[in-house]
Amino acid sequence: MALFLSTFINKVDRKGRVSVPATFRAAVKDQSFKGIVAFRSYREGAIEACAMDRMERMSDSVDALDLFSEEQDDLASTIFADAHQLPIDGDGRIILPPALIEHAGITDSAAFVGRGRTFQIWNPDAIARHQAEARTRAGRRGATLRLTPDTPDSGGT
Amino acid sequence: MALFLSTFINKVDRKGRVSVPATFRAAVKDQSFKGIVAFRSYREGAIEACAMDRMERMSDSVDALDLFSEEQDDLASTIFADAHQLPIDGDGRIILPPALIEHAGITDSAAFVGRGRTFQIWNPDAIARHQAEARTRAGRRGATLRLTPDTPDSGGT
DNA sequence: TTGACGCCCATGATATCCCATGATATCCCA
DNA sequence: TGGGATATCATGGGATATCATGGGCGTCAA
Repeated sequence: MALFLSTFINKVDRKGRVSVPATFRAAVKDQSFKGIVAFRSYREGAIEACAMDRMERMSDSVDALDLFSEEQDDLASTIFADAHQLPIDGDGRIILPPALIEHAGITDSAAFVGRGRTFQIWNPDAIARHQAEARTRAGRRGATLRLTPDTPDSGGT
Repeated sequence: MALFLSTFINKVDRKGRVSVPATFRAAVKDQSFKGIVAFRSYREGAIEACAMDRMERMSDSVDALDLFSEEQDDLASTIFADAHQLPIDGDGRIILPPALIEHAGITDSAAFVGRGRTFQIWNPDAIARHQAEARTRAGRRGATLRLTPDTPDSGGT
């Protein structure tokens, strides 16, 4: 699957619709579910989003835990119960549910922020502040990244 | 099979009927049994529910335990003996059996809570409390979930 | 007879589909 | 390489379908 890259700011119309950036749409167009899955970020006032295949992988990972255990229960409640399937309409738009709108403090426009295999949706003002802070932190800490081996299937579908 | 995602609160009418959320119905519509299977959660005041294929998988998993062991016996009686097959009517509704209604403390509305390959049905007030606690626990624990390798068949059934 | 249950239809709200428009970006050809 | 033609994209509005929900009526069994 293609990566979600770059940041796009799109308008939210009075019916609550927002255009998903064309490159993001292209990244999900050959999935079983032609849309995105969105849920509230645990750590920030943002909406986390990804394609359905990633949710299926998460489901399989949760299934690998003991059924009915507290850990399995907490993860399932926190992740899947809060996730929203947002179908993309014929014009490439989604409707953000009220719960997500409120969590992210979105009003008349939304920022789509690529994060590789996932992306986030922010209030445009909030993301500007957040990105500046993240850049500062990364720089001060001297953040580094070691690439994992380039196995044939590491890209995933 | 599609995943059960998000949380929906639907009314229970005076005949005891509840609409199953449309996306949940879509997730079971191409099963041999066009309905859901429900049983009492033994850890919580909730109703566990899933599609028939999942019950078959659970049956296989229980079979893998030692025959005639106490554990196998307990699981078999707790899950399978207590399971109800609930057919979905022409308008997408089910009728919750009294035993399940009572166990979950459901009165005039029911919360359908997605959990990936399964879902739960709760009293709306109870699930709100439970989710808040689960979120806190998951956050404190670090809400970590390591994705299992993306094998070709990981999408599973 | 009296509930319980299955099936059918009515309704309001909401979301989906379809079409139109202007702006930007892309392509093609000289 | 430049400039005009074309496609793509984000955005707006109106018509239509879907969904959740309520009620009616017939059937079957206790």
